[in-house]
Amino acid sequence: MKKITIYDVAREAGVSLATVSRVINNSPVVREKTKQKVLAVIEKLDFKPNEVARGLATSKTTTIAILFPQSLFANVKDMIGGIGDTGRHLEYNINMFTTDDLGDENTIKSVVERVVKSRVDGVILFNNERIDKTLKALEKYHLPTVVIGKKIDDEKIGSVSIDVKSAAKEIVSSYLEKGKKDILYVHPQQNLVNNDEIMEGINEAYQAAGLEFNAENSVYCSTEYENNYEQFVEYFKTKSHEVILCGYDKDGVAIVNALDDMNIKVPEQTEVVAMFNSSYSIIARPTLTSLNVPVYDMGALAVRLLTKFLNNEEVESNAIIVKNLLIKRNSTK
Amino acid sequence: MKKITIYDVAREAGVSLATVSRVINNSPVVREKTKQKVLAVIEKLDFKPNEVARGLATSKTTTIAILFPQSLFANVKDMIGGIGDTGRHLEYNINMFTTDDLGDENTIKSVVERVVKSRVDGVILFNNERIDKTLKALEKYHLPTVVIGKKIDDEKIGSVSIDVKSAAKEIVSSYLEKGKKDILYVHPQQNLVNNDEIMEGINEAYQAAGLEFNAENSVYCSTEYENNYEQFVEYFKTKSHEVILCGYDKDGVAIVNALDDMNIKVPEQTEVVAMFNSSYSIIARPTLTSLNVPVYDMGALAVRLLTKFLNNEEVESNAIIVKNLLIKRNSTK
DNA sequence: TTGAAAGCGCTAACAA
DNA sequence: TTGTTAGCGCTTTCAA
Repeated sequence: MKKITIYDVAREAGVSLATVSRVINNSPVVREKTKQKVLAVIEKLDFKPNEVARGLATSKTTTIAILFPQSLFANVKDMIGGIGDTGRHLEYNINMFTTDDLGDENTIKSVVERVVKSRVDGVILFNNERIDKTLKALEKYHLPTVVIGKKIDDEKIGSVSIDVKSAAKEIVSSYLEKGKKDILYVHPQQNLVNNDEIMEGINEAYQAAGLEFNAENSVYCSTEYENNYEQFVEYFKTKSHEVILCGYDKDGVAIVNALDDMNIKVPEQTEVVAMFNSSYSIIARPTLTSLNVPVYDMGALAVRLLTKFLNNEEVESNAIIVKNLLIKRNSTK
Repeated sequence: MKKITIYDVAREAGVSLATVSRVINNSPVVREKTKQKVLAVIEKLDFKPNEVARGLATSKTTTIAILFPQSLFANVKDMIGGIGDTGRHLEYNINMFTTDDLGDENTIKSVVERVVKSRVDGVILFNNERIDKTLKALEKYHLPTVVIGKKIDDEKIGSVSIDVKSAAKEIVSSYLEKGKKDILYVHPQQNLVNNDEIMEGINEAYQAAGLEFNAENSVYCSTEYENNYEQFVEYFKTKSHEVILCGYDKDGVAIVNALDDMNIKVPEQTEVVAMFNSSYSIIARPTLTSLNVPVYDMGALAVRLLTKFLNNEEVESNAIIVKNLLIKRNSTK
């Protein structure tokens, strides 16, 4: 089957290819009658303009890349809904680039290389441990960039993030006020909610109360539920806390399940506050009090911001902070 | 910043652009010394070949599209790991096309249109209620196609699926043999495990035992945990079953949680068997006996099969059936 | 309002 | 082993 090109349409419609080009690009100059004639031929021949050729001619691909390490996918997925919808509505294609998790610098270099070769118009990154290196590797190609999950202070780079520092500070402060000072923080493996900022918030809350956060009250966990569950069953054999704050609600499920097995009552003996408020929070027994993060919106906003960069539209701020909200459920009093 | 092109490299290296082209395409004919000289210049100028131009020249984009309705994302995500990794290793880009969930035929037409315009080399579809319409809309463009989640009997279309019919038949038969005849089947909203095939398997198992499956013992559920949970709490007020089989383990969690609230003991009074064996199965209390589906592999195999089509490599079969395995946990005796 | 023609950055005969 | 040249299918001046 021969592919229909703009020439075929031009010949069939008895006009020049420039006119066909104008029609498919909605140019206002073409006479209505000509336009209808051309459109009829396009319909008849089922002509689909070749975006590759257009891309070469215009130096634009109307494609944006999303870029993340494979291991982050479980968290990134929540944003993809918003990215997909918004991309579609604004008529951008979405190109997914993932990096291996072996994760030496080489993979960053190679994925950046693939992104550059593909000539996408812009890129969306997700915060992770190697975000700075990735930004650095991308820098010289002057690709419009938006980062999700971390506030970036650079007028050339956009970002969509949550003020987890304030959120963490508020949560911790409210417990300190109630006299609950033994708070454990469980670091998530992923970094879409920025770990460092959470730690800052916790520290500030303690300082504001004239106390100091005990570094031992901060533990790390893995991305695997099973590992975490076992880790916490072991942990609770010897330790207990009044309050546990965790960065990702899937980890929170491991925590409440482990607490249950150790016969520590939630929320009576230990209160658990999670973040992210995904479906894991409502599946858990008891259901988890959880910081809601508007994941869909973050994806949508990132695409919107990026396309504003691409169209040189004015932006109010290139560091968007989205609202979060603590949703109380049964894992806290 | 001016973009470096193949001309710049050619001039700087003192060769023709054809030679540069040969070098970047690893042509064996170019003399080693020339090759090194060119590579040095490429490195020096940080030249990244424009894939758009190459795509236009070769009529190939080395890009494959993945195509699914937004609502299916929660299920598709499990396959994307394998797709991303395999695509990267085989040097294909992955373009993600989603359809709106409003879902009239128009959205199928428009997404197919976007796929065709983008000139991807091939497409991977995920089984859903409108898969047949989508395949039909795609047909005339002769795009190499692989479907995940449903066996397709068409020599032009590849597929990667699970034999859920046999799996369901086996599970149900084993309960019937034990004298447990009151089995409820909960239809998942998603169709990656093919609902129709599961029903066939169930019916065959009953027939083989000289019985008939009661159509009332088949209920539907939604994609939302909360809806399902409420639906089953209500359901179990008046009904109970010896065994519940459900198509997706997230729904299984809603079921065991609802059973727990209604004081129906699992597995003593009711046994629950789920499918998909995602992390929801191990998070549930009790943990769910679940049919493991090799989701990562399905994604990987789909890409591999598709690239074989693209390279005219020989394929053993274009309808790949992957193995499944029932993993016993605490929701069954 | 339309057409002619150059150009986007490559690949792939074909010739040398 | 290398170079010349004609496309690939569009967009976009410029001229008419």
